[in-house]
Amino acid sequence: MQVLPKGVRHIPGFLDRSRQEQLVEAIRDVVAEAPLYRPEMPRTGKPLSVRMTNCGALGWVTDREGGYRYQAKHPQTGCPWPPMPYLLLEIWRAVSGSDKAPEACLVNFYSADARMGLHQDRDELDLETAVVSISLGDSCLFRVGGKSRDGQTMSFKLESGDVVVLGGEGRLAFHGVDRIYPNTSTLLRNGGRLNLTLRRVNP
DNA sequence: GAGTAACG
DNA sequence: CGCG
Repeated sequence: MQVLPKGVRHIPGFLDRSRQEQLVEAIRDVVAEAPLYRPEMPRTGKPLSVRMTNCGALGWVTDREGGYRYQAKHPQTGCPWPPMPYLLLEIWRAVSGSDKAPEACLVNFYSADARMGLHQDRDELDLETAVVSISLGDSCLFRVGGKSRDGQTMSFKLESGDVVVLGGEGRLAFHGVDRIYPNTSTLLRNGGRLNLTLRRVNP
């Protein structure tokens, strides 16, 4: 019987179908204004398999020259990120345990062959407030471990409407996406998986 | 560095 | 070959 690492909370089915549809509609608007693009690894410039955009005051970006960082504008359009949809603020309020509003929502789109290697969310100045992650569309195999890269990890499936909270001891847990299960959801017409990650950046 | 590959 |  395997147990989630301390501070990692998985809430299956947190969003019902109609909430999920509302969220997809809101993200459609975000993407229309701030198009998905493919970020690059620092130094090597190797593109990630995941496509990204953001909403909220700040967005997480990475490229060859600048590395991982938060900035207020879309790297390609130069425009400020679109505002965060109200539904995301509601979800944050319900599960984050924080009184402050989230400053950033990273939108990750996974096609069937996209992956995300094991990593920590540690580019925020605020490393105490929880990180909230929302899954929409196709299921994935999610992996999570502890604060050290070489520690023990475990994996479990995330489905559309699930929420994961990395808080307290889990805030700096290594995590990643091993695989996408194609055609496991009808939420997104063209398939794939959307992950929305809400974060506080400044203390 | 959120990358890959390889190994058991 | 897939999984960890």
